[in-house]
Amino acid sequence: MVIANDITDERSARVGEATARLRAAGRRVGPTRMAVLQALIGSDAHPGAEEIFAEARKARPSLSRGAVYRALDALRETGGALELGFHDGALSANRYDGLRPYPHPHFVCLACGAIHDVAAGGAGERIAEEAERAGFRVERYRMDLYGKCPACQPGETEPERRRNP
Amino acid sequence: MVIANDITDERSARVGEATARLRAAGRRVGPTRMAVLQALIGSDAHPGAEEIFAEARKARPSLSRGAVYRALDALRETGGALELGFHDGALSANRYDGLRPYPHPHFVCLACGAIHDVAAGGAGERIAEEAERAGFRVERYRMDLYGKCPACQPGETEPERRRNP
DNA sequence: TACCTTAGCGAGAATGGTTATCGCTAACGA
DNA sequence: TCGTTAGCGATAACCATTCTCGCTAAGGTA
Repeated sequence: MVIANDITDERSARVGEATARLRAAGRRVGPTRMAVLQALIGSDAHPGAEEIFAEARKARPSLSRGAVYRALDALRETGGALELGFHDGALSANRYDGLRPYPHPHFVCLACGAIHDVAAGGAGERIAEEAERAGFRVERYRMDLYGKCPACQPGETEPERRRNP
Repeated sequence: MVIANDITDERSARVGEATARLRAAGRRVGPTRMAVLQALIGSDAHPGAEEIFAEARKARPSLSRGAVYRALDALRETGGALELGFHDGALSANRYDGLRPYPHPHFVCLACGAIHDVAAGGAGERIAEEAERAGFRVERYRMDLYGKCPACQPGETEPERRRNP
């Protein structure tokens, strides 16, 4: 897991963007939120609140869980982070995406729990159009695929140490 | 909300199908599960566990919450019900679909909380193919649209009593 | 730079949906 | 009809998240 002090240019640009958004919305940015933000953006694994808490605590040992949730809320509200609730089987807590804070499809590996970004291909937009035709006004959408990631397909048949049988 | 004793033919067929699946899997079907099943299938509103509990309790006052969750689990495991976790903003608990217990897109109204089925149009399959091409093995998918249902679009601009601002 | 206002903080309790535990009961095969 | 045991009701436990409260410090202002 990559962290604060060896953050890449792209990541630090994202940190700057997110803090700018916070300030533009009149929200304050202190060391606590910076620690949370860098822990979030320093990871490409779609981390959960607990992982972000553990990571950010390295930089700020006094950090509390509540502050993490408040910071993530503030980021979500200002468009600096995407919240992903996975409560239908595979995973049981929210995950966050600070690198691509806009709706895009995800692939969830049922074997190892990893979450990967998937190329959209405009499918979401197409189905949204269909719904609009039926009278619904679509503001955003959510698409998740479940299965096995390449790393968890050793042979063809044997099932892995699954999280959800 | 429609219930047990004035259930339509289609619904009672679904009840029969679900109980058959339970028995085929070696699970038992007593009055408790029947009450849960009929409460689930008697509703087209994608009810939550609490609503199912309240509804089924009318037919079986001694029913406990635990039994509802166990029955819903048994139904899900045998393919008699589809579990929908909506934990990313709009709703905060599982919902269940006993009428169409197979993956299909849903529209969630951010104003009134209603959940509607949406025509798929093969978009899910297309995006799944794209993921397969990238090496992922897709077993199932999930697609949810968020916005406003026709009933919650009075004028063009004024926002409703939203559940999530 | 010092001061002020108040958003945000840490600590810990509370919440709420869901799951686990346990002794008892009844579904269903023999 | 009987025996096995899955399922039941009741309740405690669980766990991610939210709330509360008194204190602190971010950032605007003088």
